[in-house]
Amino acid sequence: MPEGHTIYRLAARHQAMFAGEKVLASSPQGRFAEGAALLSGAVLDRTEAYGKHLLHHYDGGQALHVHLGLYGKFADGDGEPPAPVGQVRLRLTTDLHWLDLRGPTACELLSPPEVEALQARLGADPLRADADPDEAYARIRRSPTPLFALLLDQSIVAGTGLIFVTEVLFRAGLRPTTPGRELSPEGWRKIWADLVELMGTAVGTGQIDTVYDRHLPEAMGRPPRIDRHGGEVYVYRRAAQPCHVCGAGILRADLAGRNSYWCPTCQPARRARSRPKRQKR
DNA sequence: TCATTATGTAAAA
DNA sequence: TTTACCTAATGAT
Repeated sequence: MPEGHTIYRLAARHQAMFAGEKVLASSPQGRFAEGAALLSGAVLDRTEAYGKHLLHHYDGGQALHVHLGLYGKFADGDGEPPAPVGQVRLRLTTDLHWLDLRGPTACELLSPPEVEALQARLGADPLRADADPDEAYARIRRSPTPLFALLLDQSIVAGTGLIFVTEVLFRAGLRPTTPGRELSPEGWRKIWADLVELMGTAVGTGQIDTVYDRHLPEAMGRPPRIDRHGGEVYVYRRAAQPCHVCGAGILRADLAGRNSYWCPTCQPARRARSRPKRQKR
């Protein structure tokens, strides 16, 4: 259940395990039997993460493309692999290491043009040096769609998931429903810089931490949060709990088919306007 | 032991 | 906008 930083860590891990090695591939579950047969015996050149997509580039030009989706998972180890338990879509082995993949949304072999097409449909990835945040902002600023949905749209920003988007909107003081066209250039600069920083840190630590030092449990005298993803956050999955900054109850609502969370005080509905409310009727 | 939930996406309607 | 995907962890019973 990954956001972009998880895929970057997997890419680095798989590269360390298998790069330069001849890899044996199989599909104990059977659903990737054909692809595994084609792949088996190839030498891994390098791995790459692009957004939430993982690529293994093999000699001969073919690439293994994996997208974990909501519940895909990798497991790995040294030496002899264990007998497959459950639905193992793909198993890779060398003399030294083994790797199992379960439950992915995508596990397929791609030709070089197909890899290009994949990358062409992805937006700016905050973890990549070749990202173009200006292009992303050009899409955002002309859209009436809520920022929450725009920042989750992988064709605009790649690698962002629910936690990063939810938290970055809190840090920017913007409600998730704010239309893209209301995002100022300064607002976008703040959001992009936050994504680069927070996602970069998460690649190093393996968890998502979004809370400024001054609001950490030690600084505030509150108990630390133990959550599945392991990090300290402001609003993600904190519905009805007090805001770390102002104490107001965190709110939750369905938005674009996902759970969105925000603080009613720290993320005001909109800028205070001098224009009086229009009277109906 | 069963039901629900989950850091996601694509296809169907 | 809704449904399906199809795994594992968590929470309820």
